[in-house]
Amino acid sequence: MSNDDSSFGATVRRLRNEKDIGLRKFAQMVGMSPTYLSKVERDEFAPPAEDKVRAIADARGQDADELLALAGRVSAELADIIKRHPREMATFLRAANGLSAEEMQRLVEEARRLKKEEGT
Amino acid sequence: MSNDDSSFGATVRRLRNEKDIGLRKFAQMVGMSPTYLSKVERDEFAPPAEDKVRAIADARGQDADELLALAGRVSAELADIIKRHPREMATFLRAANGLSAEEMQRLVEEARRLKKEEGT
DNA sequence: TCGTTCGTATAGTAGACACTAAACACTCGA
DNA sequence: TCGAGTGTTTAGTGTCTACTATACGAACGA
Repeated sequence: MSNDDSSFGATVRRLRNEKDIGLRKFAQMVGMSPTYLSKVERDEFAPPAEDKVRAIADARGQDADELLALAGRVSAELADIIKRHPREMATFLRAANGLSAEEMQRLVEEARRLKKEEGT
Repeated sequence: MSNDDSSFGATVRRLRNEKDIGLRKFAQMVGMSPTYLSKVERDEFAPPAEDKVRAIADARGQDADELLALAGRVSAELADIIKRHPREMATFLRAANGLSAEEMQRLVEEARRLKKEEGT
């Protein structure tokens, strides 16, 4: 679960190779040294900081939250949302843990509905 | 918002003084040096690591998630939940951001209801 | 006034985090 | 065969995190 092809490094390498971008070029695109990127891609170094992970996701049109999760991180933006309502969000996350994507989708819609009602 | 009486440090000091516990004793209770605790309480040092924050919350019967939030942290447990379903949770958190405690409570109940149905 | 307890100031540290530069070995087209 | 490109190895570095030990000055009780 760390050196196979679903690891962060392997994923980045696959993403990069899909478009035949060289290591040096991609490193420049995302703002890091080729050396570092090489090590990161082989999981020899831990995943980089949030901004680099985002840059990688952006460069390849991937979902940033997902790539961040693979990097073992939670975006600062989401952390901030939780910090604003820690008890409520903590309770919710524990309650929602394990629900399927469809069920989560229902809750998202419910949340949006509640929010819209506020503007009434 | 950092040196007033709602800061992490000031909160810990208040919590400690409420029961007239000395700095040295409390430091020992939560497993840190008195020196460090003193600085933390005056916000001269940043809040400690998650386990210490939890120890403080436990020692004074406070909500750990809330104290962690005040410490600018999100518990590793919650981060893990998000990492398991990053897209869904990220979407939800953004959608739910700004809802009131009551509205969040409704979503928690909905989540619990959905989960119960699964066992059917 | 001595001993104890209080909080504080000073000065440091081990270890992790997030990287970088330079040099290297290999391959491949011209 | 050479030079231009590929990825990799070696050997670091500066900054931050999360603390600690020792020593200090003030107050208080016996």
